[in-house]
This record gives sequence, C-alpha cells and structure tokens, in this order.
Amino acid sequence: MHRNRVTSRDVAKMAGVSRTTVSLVLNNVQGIQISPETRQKVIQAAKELGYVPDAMAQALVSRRTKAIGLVLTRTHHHIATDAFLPKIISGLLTTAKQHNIRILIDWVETEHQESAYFELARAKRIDGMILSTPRLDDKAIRALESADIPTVLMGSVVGSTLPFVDVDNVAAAEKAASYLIELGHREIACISNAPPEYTAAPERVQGFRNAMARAGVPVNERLICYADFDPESGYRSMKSLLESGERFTAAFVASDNVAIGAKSALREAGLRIPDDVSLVGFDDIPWARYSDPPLTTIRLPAEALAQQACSLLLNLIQGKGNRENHHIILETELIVRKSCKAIQ
Amino acid sequence: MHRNRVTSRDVAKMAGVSRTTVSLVLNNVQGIQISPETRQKVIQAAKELGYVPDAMAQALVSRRTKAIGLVLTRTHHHIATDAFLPKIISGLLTTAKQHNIRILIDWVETEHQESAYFELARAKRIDGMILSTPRLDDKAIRALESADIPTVLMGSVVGSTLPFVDVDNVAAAEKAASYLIELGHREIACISNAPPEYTAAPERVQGFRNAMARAGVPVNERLICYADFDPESGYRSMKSLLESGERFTAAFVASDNVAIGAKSALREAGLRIPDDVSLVGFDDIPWARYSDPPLTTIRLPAEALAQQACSLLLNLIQGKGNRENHHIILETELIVRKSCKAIQ
DNA sequence: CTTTTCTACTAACACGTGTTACTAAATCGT
DNA sequence: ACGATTTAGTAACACGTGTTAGTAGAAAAG
Repeated sequence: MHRNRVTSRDVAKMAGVSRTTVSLVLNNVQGIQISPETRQKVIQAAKELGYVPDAMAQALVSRRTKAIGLVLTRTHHHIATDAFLPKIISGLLTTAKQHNIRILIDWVETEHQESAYFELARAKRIDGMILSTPRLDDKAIRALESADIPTVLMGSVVGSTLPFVDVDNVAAAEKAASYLIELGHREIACISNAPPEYTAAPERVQGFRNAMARAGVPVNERLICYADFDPESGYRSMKSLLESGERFTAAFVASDNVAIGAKSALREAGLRIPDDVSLVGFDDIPWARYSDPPLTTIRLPAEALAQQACSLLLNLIQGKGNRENHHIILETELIVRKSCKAIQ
Repeated sequence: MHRNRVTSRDVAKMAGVSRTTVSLVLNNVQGIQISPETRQKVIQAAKELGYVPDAMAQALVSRRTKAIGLVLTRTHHHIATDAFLPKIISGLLTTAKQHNIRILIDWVETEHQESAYFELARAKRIDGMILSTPRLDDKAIRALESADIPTVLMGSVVGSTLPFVDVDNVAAAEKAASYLIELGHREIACISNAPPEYTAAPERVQGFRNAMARAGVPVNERLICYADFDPESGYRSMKSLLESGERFTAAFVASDNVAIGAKSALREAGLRIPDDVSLVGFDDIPWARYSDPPLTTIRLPAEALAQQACSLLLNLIQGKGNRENHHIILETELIVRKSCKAIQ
C-alpha cells in the first residue's frame, strides 16, 4: 500500500470530527466534554486504521522525547568485556518500561567529551542522561553541572553536585578486607578494579587501607595495584605481583571480572585457592558462584542501582525535588563462599 | 540563563540573514550559491551561540530519526545474565557511530509481541530495527516481513525472507563435535544453549548429530538436552545428565555461559576436566580463556556479527539493494585450549 | 422573551527544521 | 542599451502533533 502513513487527520476524517477532537479523545484529556458516542467513533476509527501517533511530532511539540540516554565513556574494548553491562541495561529497561520510556545508548569518545555531552543535550534527543562509571578527571562533568539537562551519575564523583546512585565503596571494601583479616591473614594483596582515575578504584583501595589500619596491620604498598576492568588486566596484575617476590596469603580483588584473570595467574603459578591464597572478589557477577572454588565476594546490587538511577532521573525530568542533594547509596553484602581459608 | 533554547532563527538574526540561509550553510547544501563572507558569518554565529539543531524537528521533517532499535525479546533475567550482550552493543556502537546513528534499546515482552513491534515501527521512533535471538515460533516475525520498517535478524529463522546475519551453527557445532570424535570419544553428551524454540539451539544439536553420523558413532538420545542461556541452567542440565546414570567421556556445551554452570556440576560430582570428561564450549566469551582449564571452544565473532547487522540495516534504510536475499554468514573457528584430552 | 451558562466541539497557532519556488540585483553577451 | 543569464538570497510551505482561545447551539435562569 502506498498510503502507509496514518495521521491523526485520517482518523479525524474517518470519524467525521476535527483533528483536535481526535487528540483530546486519544490522550484522554480531563476536564473537557466529549459525548460518549463521538468518543467511541474516534476510538473505533483509530483502531481500525491502526493509528499510532508520530513520536517525533509529539516530542517536538511537547519538548519531551520519552527517551533517556545511557552514556558510556569507556573504550570499545572495555565495553565489550564489561560483565556488568547486561545487569545495568536490564535494570534500566525494567524501570523505563514501567514509565513508557525508551533507552538510548550513546558512546562518547574520551577525546571529544566536552562537546559530545553538550551536543547530546542540546539536540534534545533525550530528556535526561545517566553517566556510567565516571572518571575523576572528567572535566565535562563540571560543565554538565551548569547545563540544563537532567543528569544522574552511576558512581560518585567527589566534589560534584550532580545527583548520583552508588554503593559505599569504601565500606564495602572494608568489609571484604576485614573478613580476610578476621581469618588471620596479615599479608594481603589488593588489586583494584580500575585505574585510579575511575572514582570507585581509589575508594575501594581506601576501604582496604581502613580495614588494615583498624586492625593494626601494616600495609605493604608493593602489594597494592590497579587493574583495568577486564580479566586480561587481572591476569597481568596478579602475575606481576607474584613476580615481585612479595609474599601474600590472601588477595582482595575489587572486581570479579578482574578476579577471573587473577585466578588464572595464580593457577599458572601452581598456587591453589584457598589453600595457598585466599581470594575475595567484588560485584558478584553470575560467574562467581559457579567458579572453582565458588568465589567469596561483595554483592553489588547492579540492577537495583540501575533502577534507582532511572527513577531518580525520571523524577528530575518531571521536576520533582530539587536537583541537588539527590544521593542514593545502596547496601552491599559479603557473600561468603569457598575461596577463603583461615590461617592457623 | 533563561533563554536556553537556541534555534536556527537566533543564528539567522545574529548573522543578519534568513533562516533558510542558515540551514543551507550549516548543512553544506551543494549546488547553491552563498558568498564566502555570508557563509562565514553564519558559521561564526552558530558557533558563538552554541547552536545544535533540534533532532526531533529534523526527524519530523526528514522522516529519518537517525536511530536504530536493538530489540530484545527475552526475559528480564536472561538479559541480565547474557554474557554476550556487551559485545553486541560494542559492535553496534562502533558501526553506528561511524554513520552518526544512535542506538535505541527496546524490550518487547513476549505476550505483547505482535502489537509491540508495530507500535515501535509506526511511531517512527527508529529508522529500522535489529531483532536479537529470534524464536522459531515468533509469529510477529511473519508480520514484520510485510511491514514497512527495515528489519535485520541476528540469528536466522527458517522460512523467513527477512535479511539476517548469523554464523553457520550447524557447521560450527559439527566442527566442535568432530574434534571430540577425532580425540577418540564416542560417548558424548550435548547440552544445547537454549530451548528448542530459539533457532540456534536445534541447529547446534543438528551439527552435533551430523558429526556423529558422519563418523558412524551412534547417538545416545538421553545424552542430548537443552539448557536455558544462563549458568544456572547449565548446572542443572549437567547435574541431571550425571544423575541419569548414562556414561559419557566428553560433552559439547553449545554456550560458554552455560558451560560455566556445567563445569561447576562436574566438579561437584568429583569429575576432573579433561581427565574424566572433555569439554568443548561455544561462543568464546572473555571468561573462556581464563577458565580452569582454559576452555576449548568455538569462537563466534559477536562484534563482527553486530557490525555486519548494523551495516546491512543501514543499507536497507538507505534503500540500497533489494530487501530480500540479504543473508550474511560469518565464519567460526575452533579455539583449541586445554579442556579436552584424547582417549587411549 | 432575553440573557446567561453549559455542552460539544473546532479553527488556528506553536514546536524547529528542510526544501521548493520565487525575486531582486548584478553580470554578461551582442 | 537591452534582454538573458547568473548570483545571492528569501518567503512560504510541509512535517504531525498538543493546546489555547473561541463559537454555534441548546439548555437554564431571570
């Protein structure tokens, strides 16, 4: 059929009313009087023609696109190996669906950050955006604070006034390290999840330090290192730790995805978990409980995080609440499995 | 600033020209004459005001939203545990970025499929869509064939005329099974990646059967079962296989994600890989090479698949090529690691 | 019977852009 | 010097919707 675009005008013509009436009926506008039979005629015509309002036209006139952006700022490779992304998307999708909102994924290359955020905002393709895993040195974030587009961070940035949703990384890491210390370990390695520019990384190291300090255990600085999100980096980090000759009986690896590689390096060195080295992870990705041995880890409520971020953003968009002091912190939980052993 | 919306009219006013001229200059329309100094004035004004054209208005008038949809049809839980999604998204993102196209993720609940696809198409929020992991019994797919929206499937559906991008699942599975047979195994279990409604699942089983038939090895039907995407289902499948009492010296698990759970079940039963049971996976997710032992698997070029799907869709949108007979099949590769052992 | 109120609608504008048809001035050819 | 062509630009329409202001007719009030 050549006449494949059905507009509200077609519906109006078929129902024998004006286009305005069609709009009023289909949007169920309150406080206006339309006779029941006219109402019925319009609904019938719309159904018969298979009328679906043009989203772009609606967006243009209402200044609402009914879409929010999930903005990824990491490299191609890091996105591809991110074991966490599916949960984020799943969480976002459920909350967004409830409000009849779509999700637009966008990828901002690090070099063009400043302009890219703004183009996205100015083009008004989305009503608001969620920034995932922000970096401390991300200058564009400062700029966004004064911009006019609602923004929620997943993961906090110190000193930023933007709303965020996060876990208490320091407390969570402290929980993990304390567990190892309670088991009698004193020589503990710490491999953080990412380079220090990503805020969660130094926070988790800080949590590790706090636990050590609180227990009066000296920290060996040479046992602290920073991985880079993926298993490969975990493998390299653990390998260089082993080659350094420093002794350790346990390791806190602040990301399960990184732990996948770290475990592999330990195995290659002939070390067994938990007999030779105890291991605690972070995140509780699906793999963790099926790992050999099942990995003791900190459960990060990824989907809930995403859902909260989405709800918060939707509130911001609707203008509910002031845009400052919107900080949501979710609870973490230590999941004890079989990768740790007490020192006798 | 209260006057935060910059339109082309503002640019026109500042440059002292008409709105038409602004449009002509900024879109670099060929075959029209504008003096260099006017051109410069417009560009200068646009930059000074930080003008970014309104995407919705552009979409409305051009009938192009510059966005494509990635439509997920699986359950909440399956999306959250899909170890494959990040690669798909990464691949889509790279190709889309090159063409300055955005990606809209949408989630269609199985009950509302028929209407949901159409609303998406009719609302014209996207220029085309990519359907991931289609089901054989998806009636809506038939309907889409006669619809007016460009659609590409990731994974084929037998009997559908829609363009698709896929690997040769039969041949790939055959490769995996043949490898096990060449190592001397004759009692081989087969755990497919998903329920039979998902096209890839029976195809991979068929490949397994072909290999067995070609080598003249009888197939034990009780050693064939279907998992459900996630590690949990792999664990259950392997467990019931072990409890059935049927003997097998090797297993072909048609999904690495499922293999994560299957391995866990084997371990619990006190069976060692590869000494007691040889294992071949499918997909080559990042975990596979760091697994213990490193998993021999079929590499599925997920990112390339996504990129091809994206390119194909963009061609379709631009009207290049007829919409039938667009079938792209990518190559798979057997990656031999350490999870298999020859039978003496 | 006239005026007011209510009912059931509709005409017209706004959103911000791309594009076609048109025009006034300048240049050119002879 | 005068029509023909080129140059440089503009006015006006279209895209499809939401919404405000307004109106004809009927009912109610005085």
